[in-house]
Amino acid sequence: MRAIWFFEDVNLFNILCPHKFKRFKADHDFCSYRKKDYIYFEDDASSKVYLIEKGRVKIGYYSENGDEVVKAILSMGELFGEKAIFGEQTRDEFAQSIDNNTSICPIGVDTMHDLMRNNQTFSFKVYKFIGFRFKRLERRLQLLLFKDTKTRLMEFLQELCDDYGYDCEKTGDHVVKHHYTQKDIASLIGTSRPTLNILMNELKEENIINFTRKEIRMLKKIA
Amino acid sequence: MRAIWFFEDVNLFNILCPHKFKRFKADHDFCSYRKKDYIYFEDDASSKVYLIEKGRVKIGYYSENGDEVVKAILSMGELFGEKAIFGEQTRDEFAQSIDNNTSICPIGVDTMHDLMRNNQTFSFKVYKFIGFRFKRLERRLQLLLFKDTKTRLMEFLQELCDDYGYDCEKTGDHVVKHHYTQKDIASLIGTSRPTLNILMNELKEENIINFTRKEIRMLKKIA
DNA sequence: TTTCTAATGTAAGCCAGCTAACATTTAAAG
DNA sequence: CTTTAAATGTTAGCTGGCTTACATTAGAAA
Repeated sequence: MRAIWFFEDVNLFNILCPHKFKRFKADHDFCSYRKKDYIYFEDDASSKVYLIEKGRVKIGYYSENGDEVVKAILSMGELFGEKAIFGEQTRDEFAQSIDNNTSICPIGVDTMHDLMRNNQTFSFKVYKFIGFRFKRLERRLQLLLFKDTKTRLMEFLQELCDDYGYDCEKTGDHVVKHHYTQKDIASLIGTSRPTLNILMNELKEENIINFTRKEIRMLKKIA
Repeated sequence: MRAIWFFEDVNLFNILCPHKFKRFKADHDFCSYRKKDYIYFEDDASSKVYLIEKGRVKIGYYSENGDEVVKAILSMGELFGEKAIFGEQTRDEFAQSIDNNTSICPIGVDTMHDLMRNNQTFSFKVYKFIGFRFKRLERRLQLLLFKDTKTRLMEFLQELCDDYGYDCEKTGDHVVKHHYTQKDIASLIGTSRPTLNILMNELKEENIINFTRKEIRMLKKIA
């Protein structure tokens, strides 16, 4: 089950990009990025939102001591830079392509606001999208407040699988191919990399998951 | 400096409530609540947003082991229940009056959506408000991820003062009268109550703050 | 005013998870 | 194919902050 909610419920990409809006079509265009190209930096003006047509985009920022902190790695059909809609002046994060053939559809905030005002269906989908991001943030906060590291890791893996995973036909395992390093995951769930590594290998020992650098498997329980 | 951003920038109350909208005025009304009355519970339908005309409202939820967890205590001019705008179906929190004469202006989501569609100024203010809540949530998450408990406490106190505090004329101290217990504050910043208490008293020892149950003072440094 | 409950103050003992440091493996790039 | 940097694996030792338990105090209610 590919449970990316965008596809189920609020596929902004399909609405925005197949030129459904005549007015929008005129200046509608895709941008291409190669690996490591930045779509925007911290402190850039927040004047657009972006839809990923193809490829992957890393969203992150730099901590006080200069470490890169990954907030998310997004792929086809996903939207980012949405804080621009909400009156953000400058970016508080960067967005960087991590594939060599990333294609992105930029939409100016003004356009976005026009679309939202003139099309109720569209605005509701945007609202729903925002609600979703909001709830996810709240959930992450609550995990951090009340759950221990191992629980947080399990939740993270589950969510990753639900959002991007597929069922392996041979084994029935839930599998995700991803681009997160253990360092990324550690900072996302609020732990240190060594601790994360130990927990990952514990879960492997316990036959709950299996993993390589690129792939995580939630094992089907035969019990 | 009363830095409640609502007053500076996005005073939704003044826009919504003094009947600026004829269409809205017709079914516009206030609701009264006494101490401990609930405005809504968890699992209620999310069909309205609420503006506080007078009094204070506690927003919170119950943790798995049944403890009450306070998310915020809001007062005059502030808005809550805003997730209804974003397609939330049922509440994931409760809202409870903590004063005996709380007056609240409820606004149906449909009304809200209409207003947003038909009035650009209004919709921009709502957007900005949401952006603000979003950023605050992100900031809280980052503090939790990267800062130790004492730093988080300092940030919390600073924010509380900035939002609700005033300058004491006699001493130049920054003062807040508030309704949070130490237990509330502890769970807001992600620590245990005993730890919080010790830190508060440390800060007092260090002449950084002074406090009673109802009031916190950020002391003016004479150094 | 007195009573009583919730909030605050304090201490002892423990441990999850941190830091620091190093070894090993993978896969990207030449 | 070889080189090399980045990612992953692993250990030892330490500590911030937790839990539990109890004492004290403030302020709401009677």
